[in-house]
Amino acid sequence: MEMLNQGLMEGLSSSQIGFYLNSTNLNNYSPPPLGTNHHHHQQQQQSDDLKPLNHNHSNYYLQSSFTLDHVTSTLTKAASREDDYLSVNYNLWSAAWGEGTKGLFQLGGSKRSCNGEDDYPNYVGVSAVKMKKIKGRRKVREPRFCFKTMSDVDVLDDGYKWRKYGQKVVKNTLHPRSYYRCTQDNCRVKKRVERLAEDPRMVITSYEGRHVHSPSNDLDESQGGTQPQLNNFFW
DNA sequence: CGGCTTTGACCCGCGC
DNA sequence: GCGCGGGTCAAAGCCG
Repeated sequence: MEMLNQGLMEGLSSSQIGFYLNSTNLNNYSPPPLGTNHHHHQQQQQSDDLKPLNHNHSNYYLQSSFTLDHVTSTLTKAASREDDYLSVNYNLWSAAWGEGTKGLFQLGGSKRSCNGEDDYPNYVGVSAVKMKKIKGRRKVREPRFCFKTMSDVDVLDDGYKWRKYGQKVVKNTLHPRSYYRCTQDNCRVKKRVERLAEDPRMVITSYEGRHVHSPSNDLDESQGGTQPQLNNFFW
């Protein structure tokens, strides 16, 4: 559980991370309590983690301390719900503030506002879950989300093993985009890594799909006949 | 030799 | 229909 935070959130403490969500078109989304399906996790808060910040603007924020897998599992559910019920595109942005940082970050669309002193110190943002409905047909799309991290390394350690299967230059960008697939057979999760054009210090990591297994840490604890932990890390 | 990356080709959806 | 942009394939290369 710790390695993720090491890889993704340098400068942030692993458990004390606050999020501020601003969803652009996420009008009717009422996220499930984060503690719902987390049997293994002890003492989750029930519904205080994610609640509307502003009903009119459909902003959501996550408060109190939680780890990234809380956020990502929530985003996964959100993505599924959007695909199943609403079928609208939406952007879901969030950002984290590190310790010692006063202001909240707020991301909406392309413009960014921040009432903190300086821009993203120890920035970690979760952003843009876009589910597209395919032409009338109710096609089940794999849940997707991505997040930004300020990082020197492109490929962040998320506990899973990936094999690169492609690289593309994206238009109007200096940096290429890399395509990865989960190496576990029967697992079709894909991952894209690229650098933000406007700010190459930021790495954008996108995930698509749901792992059917636990992270392939050597000697993980998932033995004992339990089902794969879907709320682990990202999926 | 096995697993992974590299890299041009191929493919496909979309806008004009 | 055509071309462009982006996603994937797969052969070849790299490395332990």
